[in-house]
Amino acid sequence: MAPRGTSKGHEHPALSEVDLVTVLSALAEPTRLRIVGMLAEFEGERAWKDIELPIAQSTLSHHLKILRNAGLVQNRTEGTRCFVSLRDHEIDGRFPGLLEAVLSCRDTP
Amino acid sequence: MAPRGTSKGHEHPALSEVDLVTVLSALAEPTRLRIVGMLAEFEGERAWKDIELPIAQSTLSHHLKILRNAGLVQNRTEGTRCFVSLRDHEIDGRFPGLLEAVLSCRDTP
DNA sequence: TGGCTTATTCGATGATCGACGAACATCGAA
DNA sequence: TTCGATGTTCGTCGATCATCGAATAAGCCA
Repeated sequence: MAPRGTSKGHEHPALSEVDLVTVLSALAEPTRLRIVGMLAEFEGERAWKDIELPIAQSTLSHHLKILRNAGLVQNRTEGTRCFVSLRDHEIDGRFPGLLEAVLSCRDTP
Repeated sequence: MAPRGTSKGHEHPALSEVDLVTVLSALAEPTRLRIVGMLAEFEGERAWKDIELPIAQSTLSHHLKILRNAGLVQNRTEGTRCFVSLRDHEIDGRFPGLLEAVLSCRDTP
């Protein structure tokens, strides 16, 4: 039997395996939309611990997992640290114009 | 002045009052996405009873209410019949490119 | 080796969601 | 006015979700 939590093992699905509803569900939550927007503004990697939101660490980890499973973000581990970035180019290949449209609509209240 | 509610009591929010997460949530469900896609292909009104889906009437009514509240569709009552149509132009004014992007991504499995 | 930091996973909780059938409301027709 | 057709609302059920704190795993450093 495999040892339970092989912890930092991040799963990054191929974009071809991700369907539209999964992506929309991932984006249809305020905190996650905020994270994606934050990463988009950053143009590159962002350190995990620099993602400052008024939620518990475990909750943030949970949201990042959902974003990962939707193919929206990817994680890179360096020692004990973790860096998160948007898979924007790949997403655009799979769902052309979608992420850009969502992000440009994000800040029109 | 008679505010929006028609005889059946349908609420159609002003698009300015609808926020992005609400729209994304409405679209992030297979049945509703299918309805929206169906209406988009139709280019016009569609009779309620012609929306043939493998769900109960009450469930369809529920989904249409969510789509209405998200500003995505509108209802028009004529006698006992009801016609549904997409508010695509208005949506595009509020969230430029969003609906088009979602719909064009819809059929790329 | 033993701490320290960092992120994930577990377990629990309360809220929300999609589904259904039944009851209700509305309108046209008999 | 009674009947039938058409949607909506209500009440409920099981599943999923967001959230938290605690426990766990994995790597660095003294």
